[in-house]
This record gives sequence, structure tokens and C-alpha cells, in this order.
Amino acid sequence: MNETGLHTFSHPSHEKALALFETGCERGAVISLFGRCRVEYDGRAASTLAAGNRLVVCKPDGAILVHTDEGQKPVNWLPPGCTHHAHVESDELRIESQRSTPDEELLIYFERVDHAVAYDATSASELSMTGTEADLRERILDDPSVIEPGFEPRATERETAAGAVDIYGVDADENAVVLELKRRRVGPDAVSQLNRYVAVLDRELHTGTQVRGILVAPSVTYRAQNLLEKRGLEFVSLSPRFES
Amino acid sequence: MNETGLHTFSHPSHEKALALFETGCERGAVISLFGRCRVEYDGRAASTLAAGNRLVVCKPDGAILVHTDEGQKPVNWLPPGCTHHAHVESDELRIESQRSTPDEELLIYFERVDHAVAYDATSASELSMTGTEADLRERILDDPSVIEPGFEPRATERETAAGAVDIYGVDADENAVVLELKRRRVGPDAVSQLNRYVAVLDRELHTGTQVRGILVAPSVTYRAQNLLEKRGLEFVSLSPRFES
DNA sequence: CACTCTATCTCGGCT
DNA sequence: AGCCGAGGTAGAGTG
Repeated sequence: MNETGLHTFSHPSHEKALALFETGCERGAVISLFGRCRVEYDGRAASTLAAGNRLVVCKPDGAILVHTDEGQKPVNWLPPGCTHHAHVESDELRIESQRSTPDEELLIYFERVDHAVAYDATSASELSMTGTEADLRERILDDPSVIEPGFEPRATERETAAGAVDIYGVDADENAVVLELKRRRVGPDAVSQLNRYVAVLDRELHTGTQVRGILVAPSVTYRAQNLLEKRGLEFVSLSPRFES
Repeated sequence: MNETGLHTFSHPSHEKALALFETGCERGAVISLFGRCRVEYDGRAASTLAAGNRLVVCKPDGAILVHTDEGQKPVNWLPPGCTHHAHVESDELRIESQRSTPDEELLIYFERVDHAVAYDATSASELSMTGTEADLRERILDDPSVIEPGFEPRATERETAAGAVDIYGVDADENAVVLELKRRRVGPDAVSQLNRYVAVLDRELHTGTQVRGILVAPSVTYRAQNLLEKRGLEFVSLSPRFES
């Protein structure tokens, strides 16, 4: 232990690893256990993982992750809000985590702990992100001509019977226009969604002229392209603004 | 280093941590770095994370994760298949990971490494799971009467113009029946999907009688319930079998 | 390789 | 608190 809140053991006995786990949890540290263990999960689904060398990370908010040597996703996990209990039994260090709503349980049985770390990590209070769908909306509202000359936004999140439309406006000839925004390449589902908005607004507005529907995204899939044409909808290629 | 493939340093110099990182990567180990760092991401979106105490995990398949003290999800990450480069610059240990399609980049700058671990983890070859949609299908095929007396499955994954139908069969009166299976509570989208199948099969089969559509899931949302009634579709409550 | 679909999705916003 | 929809979705399966 020292000023940075670090506590480690190499090849600890189960008792020493247990002590590190418990004092670390109390302190609010992130616990990392490297060792050979098997894992059982029971809850929304059920799974069993045969023994192997894993990395188990246990966070003070109650989240627990079991990582193997591959994949970005943990092979087993429980979300934040779980309670952990550890004890030594049958020559194993057993970590048992549970939560309710829904009831689920993760059992991690270490036959051997190779290394144990308790570390005081800090939160991510200052993560800032750009390049989202909100950025795409801002980009259009800042300069509506990126859609087409004369386009004029009238409302965002305009409510319809089919849900809220991203941007509602009019074109140079005062025809109603519905924009559906997607921050990345889109498939046929987005086209269907746009089509529902157009159909609903056609009915709700009952102006003589057809409501125009424009899908705004960086690109579309081949099938989405086909569907757009079949439905008489339009497409404008536009990406979210990336601020640095 | 020892027979379990473990290599650790507490409070290493940047050079020592760099050496551990590079030899560990070559060896195919999982590298864990505990220390104070800032993180920048640029790719599908863009983000900056101010300096703080983090856990950085770097896997031999190219995945890299940055964990804070909270959340199940890493605060920053890159998926498997990335290439990592590490070097010391401006009194920082800099880990720079990149990939293409899409182009993205994760920059992790350690001003201080508190602890470093290289560990030979093993894969999850033997994860077995139950309680999936496949289990639900098996449960129905084992005993079709759980749907209704007289129901008789004729095909699974039967192809239609709207995609593959989960289970296709006939009822006691030889009417065509389409089952759409979901392992958990479903919303209106599943009803729409089922409706497309029924509509398409009505046309493809052009039998005199209406094709029946049954949604099979543990439960449905309120709006899905409404939509089912509006479309003349049916619902059977059934959960996947959990084997232990 | 590109595209599509599912998920023990996770996460956040809203009713 | 539960429900619903989006995601830097991830990961698997398929043409």
C-alpha cells in the first residue's frame, strides 16, 4: 500500500488473496485477480466456463468482469449494483456475486490465484464526446443548405402518430419535408421508419402536395437504396461534424 | 516470470513498463497497466478523457480496454484486430492503438504507471450456454402441444420473401401457422416482423384460409399487445428451458 | 469481404 | 421502478 492506493500479491495463498479482496472492497478499490478459475452463471441465461487462466475485475460499484485472452467483451459478467461475497472452501477461493431484478448469480472458483491487485481508480467525470447524432442535427440546423438550397427547418423532434421526427421543415417551394438522421451507414430499417413518418404526416397534414422524406446519413446499404427508390424517398449523404 | 506465465512490476519506470509491454505482447500475454493516464479516441466518434487512475487491458487478439472504477463497459476501447505501438515520449508512456475499416485510433498517455502485469490467459473454448432462443425452439419441437393441442411443426427456418420463419407448421385443422420466437419480452418490432411473414405466406401459399401468426415469448409490451390485436395475430407465453 | 441480425446486449431517457 | 429505444453497439452467421 502507498499513496497511490496500490496493493498487490504474487502467488498469494487463498487466505492472502481473500484478505486483499475484502480490504480492497471496503476501501472502494478495483480488484483484479489473475489465476486459474472456473465460472458459473445463472440468471437471464445460464452458462458454465471450464477452468482456465482468467483475469477477474471487480469494481466498487458492484460490476464484475471475467476476461479471457480474447474478445473485447468479458466472457462472463454482472452489471453494476451487485453484491460480492468471497470465501475459501474446498481448497478454492470462491467469489460469489448476486443481484436481483432480475435474479442472477455469478460464481467464480479459483483453484489458484497467480496475482492479485487492489487499485484505487478514479471516475470518468470528464469524458467528452463528439460525432453523435446530436452533432449531425446541429450541423444541419447551423446550415440547412447542406440538405439542399432553400431548405428551412421548422421543428426538431416534431411529434407524429408514428413517433418523433428528427427534423421537420419545408423546401424552397414550401413543401413539407421530413428528415430522418442517422450518424452512420444505414440499412432498410431506417428507410421503413422514414416511410412511416411520411405516410403519417401525409395523412395528418392532408395538404394537396406529397410530403417529402429525406434520409440523412453518411451512406446507405444497397438494399436500403433500393427501398428508398421504391418508396419515392430521397437520400442526402452527410456525416456528423467531428470537433477536436 | 514463472511456469504460469506471470510477469509483474510495481512502480516501474516508463522504460521498464515499456519492456514488459513489448515482451508481453510478443509472448501473447494479456497486459494490464494500472496508472494515471489520459485517453484520446478518434474514429467513429471522438472523445477525450482527462487524466485519472485507470486500468488498461491489452489482449493478444488486439483488443484494448480502458476501465475506470465504475461501469461494466470500458470508458474507452478498441475491438480485436488492432495493432498497438508503445514508446516513451515527453516523460509519458504512450500506448497508441489503431485499426482500419473503419479508421480509428486510441491514444493512452501514462504520466505514471503504478503497476504492470503480463499474464498468459487461456481462451474460453468451453463456454456452454442454455436459455437461448435455440433452447426455446427445442422446447417447442420436443413438445409442440406447448403452443396448442394439435399443433404440428413442419419446418424450421423456412425461407420466405420476408426472410426465414422460425417455425412453420399446421394446426389441428391443417391451417398454416407461423411461429416467431423470442427468448425475452418483446416490443412492437417483433409483431411487425411476424406480420410480414404472415402477409408474405398468405400470398405465397394462396390457400383459401388465412395463415395464423403466433408470437412466442415470455411476455409482450403493452404496445405490442395492441398491435397484435390490430393485426389479428396471436400470442403464446413461453420461456426458454433452463437446463442446469 | 461486406452485410445482416441477434444479444445474459448495455445504457440512458422517459412514462 | 419499469418500459422503450439507441449504440463508437459487439459478435456471429451468411451470401
